[in-house]
Amino acid sequence: MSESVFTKHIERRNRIVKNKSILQTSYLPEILPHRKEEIDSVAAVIASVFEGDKPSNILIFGQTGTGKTAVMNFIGNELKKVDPKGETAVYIYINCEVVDTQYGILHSIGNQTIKDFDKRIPFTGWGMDKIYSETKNYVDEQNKVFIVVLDEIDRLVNKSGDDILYHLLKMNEDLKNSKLSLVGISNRVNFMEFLDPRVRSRLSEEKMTFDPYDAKQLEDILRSRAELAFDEGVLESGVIPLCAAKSAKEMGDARMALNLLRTAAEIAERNGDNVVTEAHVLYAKNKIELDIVSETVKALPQQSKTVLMSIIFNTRQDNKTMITGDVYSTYKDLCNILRMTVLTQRRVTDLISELDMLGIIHARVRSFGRAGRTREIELSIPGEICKMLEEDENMADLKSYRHPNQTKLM
DNA sequence: AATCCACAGGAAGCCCGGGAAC
DNA sequence: GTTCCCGGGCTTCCTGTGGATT
Repeated sequence: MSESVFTKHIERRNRIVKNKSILQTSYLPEILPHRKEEIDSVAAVIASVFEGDKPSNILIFGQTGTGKTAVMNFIGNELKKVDPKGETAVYIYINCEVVDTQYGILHSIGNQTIKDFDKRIPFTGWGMDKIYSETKNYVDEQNKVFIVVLDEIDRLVNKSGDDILYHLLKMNEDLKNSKLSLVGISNRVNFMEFLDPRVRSRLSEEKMTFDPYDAKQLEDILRSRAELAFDEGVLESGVIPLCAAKSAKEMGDARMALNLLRTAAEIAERNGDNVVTEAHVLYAKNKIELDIVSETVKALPQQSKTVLMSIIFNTRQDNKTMITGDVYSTYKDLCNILRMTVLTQRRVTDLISELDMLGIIHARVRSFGRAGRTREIELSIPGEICKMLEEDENMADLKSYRHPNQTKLM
């Protein structure tokens, strides 16, 4: 490759991380540390496939980054090892965050296994009853056990009721030759409450809960990946324990731990350093948090941004805390400058609550006696984010805005 | 004890866009 | 195509409330 603007970056990039994909959360390692028992209990249920029985339906609970998806995909791989051609069992993985309609699910079940291109189900066009019966017939013809993993199953419940779950459970009864087992994965334990009782009991023939990893376990996970991803000596000795400790505090999220390690390495690379230090990790932690906040702020609807902007202006105006009335009057000013419709105070209080829920501001109701009962509001995002919001194209007209010392205009 | 401030936050209903059903 | 339905954003109207002040 000839010399180009990329050259020095490419050279640097290769220096620290040997294999970046290993640090991605989507990477499925050969062994899953500290998930032996979980794998075993899932395998025990699934094993009945090889005795010609239908495995019980399984529901798996656990917070994000506790290895639920990894365990199921691991099981999927193991199935393929035992039964490479899929003669007895068919493993189907569906992420309901991506595919969240009845049609989409049936479509996935059909098309993940139909080899014959001409017989594939079109991605749109068929009516519900047609796709249901076609899928059912296809599944039945195969004379196999279908293991359908529904990741993020809670996404299905609010969307279109629990119809799709009901249909899938019912399909199993309509099948003569094949069998259909469902494995639901959810990080919300309470999602069951919203289910039809009959669906609930049939879906949860087996229930499992994955506990969060503790710091020690996270360390092992990181170590096993780091061995593959880094050359020896690239990580300072404190790096992995630090990543683990930081993530253990956030509910033992392995996904986060990996993110932290990967980001730290990326930062080190970009700096041209040849070792990853604890300082890099701390920097990475900060960067990740900042990224999350800035994404949420960017994604805010215009009205909420304007409310937030009002809060920022009030913060600048010496008073660290403010009340709803202060925010609302500034908000009205800003709306006029930006030529936006002015929402009612009732609505704005709701927007303030939303900002509070997102952790962008901190608001608590307080009574000031005769001075009324209202919310006391405080900004809780770093200055960089405020700057970013000001740079927002829609906020351009506010450059000249001066907060009136007397807030009461009306 | 009564008053009263400055809202909080519930209830009902309007409007609008989008998707499903007819 | 039209109609129906649903959900989200929003308004209007409303009742409720903690505690300094009277």
